[in-house]
Amino acid sequence: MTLAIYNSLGREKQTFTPLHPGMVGIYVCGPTVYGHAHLGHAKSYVSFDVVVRWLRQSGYRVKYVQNITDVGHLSDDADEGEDKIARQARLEKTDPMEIAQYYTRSFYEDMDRMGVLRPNIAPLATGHIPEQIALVENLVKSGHAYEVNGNVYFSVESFPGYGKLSGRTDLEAVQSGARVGVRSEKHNPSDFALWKKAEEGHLMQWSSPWGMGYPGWHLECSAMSMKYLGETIDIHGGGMENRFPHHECEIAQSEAANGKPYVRYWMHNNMVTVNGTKMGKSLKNAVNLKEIFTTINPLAIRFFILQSHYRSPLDYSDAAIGASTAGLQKLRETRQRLLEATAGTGTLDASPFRERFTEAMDDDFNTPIAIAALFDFAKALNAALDRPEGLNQPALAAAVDFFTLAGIDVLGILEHDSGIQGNGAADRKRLDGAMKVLLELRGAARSEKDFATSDLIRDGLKAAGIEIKDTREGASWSTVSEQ
RNA sequence: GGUGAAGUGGCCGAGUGGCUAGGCAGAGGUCUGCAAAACCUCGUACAGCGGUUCGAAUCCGCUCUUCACCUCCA
Repeated sequence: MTLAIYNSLGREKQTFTPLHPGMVGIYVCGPTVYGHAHLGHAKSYVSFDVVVRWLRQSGYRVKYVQNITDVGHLSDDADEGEDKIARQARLEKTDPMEIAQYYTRSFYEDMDRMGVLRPNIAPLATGHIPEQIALVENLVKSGHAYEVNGNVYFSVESFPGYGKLSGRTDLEAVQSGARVGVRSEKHNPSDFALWKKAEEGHLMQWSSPWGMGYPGWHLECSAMSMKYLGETIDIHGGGMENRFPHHECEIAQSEAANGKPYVRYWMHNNMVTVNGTKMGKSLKNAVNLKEIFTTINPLAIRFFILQSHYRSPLDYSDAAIGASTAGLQKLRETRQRLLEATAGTGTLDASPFRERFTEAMDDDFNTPIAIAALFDFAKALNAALDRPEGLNQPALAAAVDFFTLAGIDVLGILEHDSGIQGNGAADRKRLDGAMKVLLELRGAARSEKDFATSDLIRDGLKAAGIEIKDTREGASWSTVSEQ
């Protein structure tokens, strides 16, 4: 069983072999923190969360670096306009640092709710200005960059590999179709800024060999990945829209500076669309996660995302989310039933399902197929539990193992505690006791065919958010999960 | 104009040269006092037109349509 990853550089599935045996260094472009996270962020970070989880599950020691961009993006075009974070600060009548920190916390809050594990290192762009300046100095010294009026540009001509990731090797063509006007001080229209001179009143600026200024957008990822993961990293991930220019420029900077391959495997996740068009912060159709979470369980969003492949576009609609929520509920209930089952004599072999799950994950993280394997297993499991002989102890244990591996550890769509959330064990114990009494009363009423009373109990509990099911082994109860 | 991706049954969404994707919704059935849940059965879909092939939804060509990137964006 070998892991295959689709490498955007070369556009083919390749067998994964890390640079250092047993260890994987992965860098994923993090968010620019000037607004709340939306569904697009969710797709990207849930996808790479599963990538990291699967690598760990496969036995690798994974070092996962995901930056926070808290400086440097401009709002209008390539070289003009206001820094987005500074603009947001102006709108909210505060300063950039507060904006960046507020939305950083908001970002992690949303990711936490979707079960996205925190990266090992989450470096800030503003915390790595010296490293970025050093990289620029290196590039100037080696002739790959030049300074004009306090701005430093990367000379694309000096790096023959420019365009290998995006396929944009014809610089004339790139230029002629570009929507941005050309800045005359560049030697070549395709050259990109490494360091920018701070205009009058620019809020975030630092001193550098070229005067007061701030780093260009592409610089931070190169500088920080180099610092924490070395000159060559195993996997670099990010959204597809960043292939060009961002990732292309990262390659140019890093490889020109180090003379070594920058990234071994490039992974790009596809976009989320709403009614067929891309959702984005700059467009006004972004679906804010905090808003979604008021009506949809965060893990249902996670499940919805993982039901499609990370390289496929995902179209958001209420109907699709609803279908996913129902599907996830089914898996939850099956697992709950499994946990409550008592040992019988029947058997069920989980290994074929487990193998199918593993094969799917090893095939470029094919979560839709992995989920299908889990559903098929749930069906077989339910059928087995429906039989009078039930399942014996080893079969039950193997089933619990598989649910834990697939549903909790790797996909992260199920939780260890699928019962009452947020309450202490003592509360849970009290509720268990009370429910036991109620179920006994109802059972007594039913045996006397006093269905009015038994239905009164059932309906009343349902209104209170607790559902009773009469199974072969007697009545069971569960809380209705919040939708 | 250039660079890529894609069009699958009511909806979402995998996949592949011949062998069941899966989920949701729907129909019938089993079980049940009823219900819920669960289980069983039921859909013969791959944009259109040509071509290659014993055989294509899967390969090739053309056409149509959609999406993304070439400003910032996960």
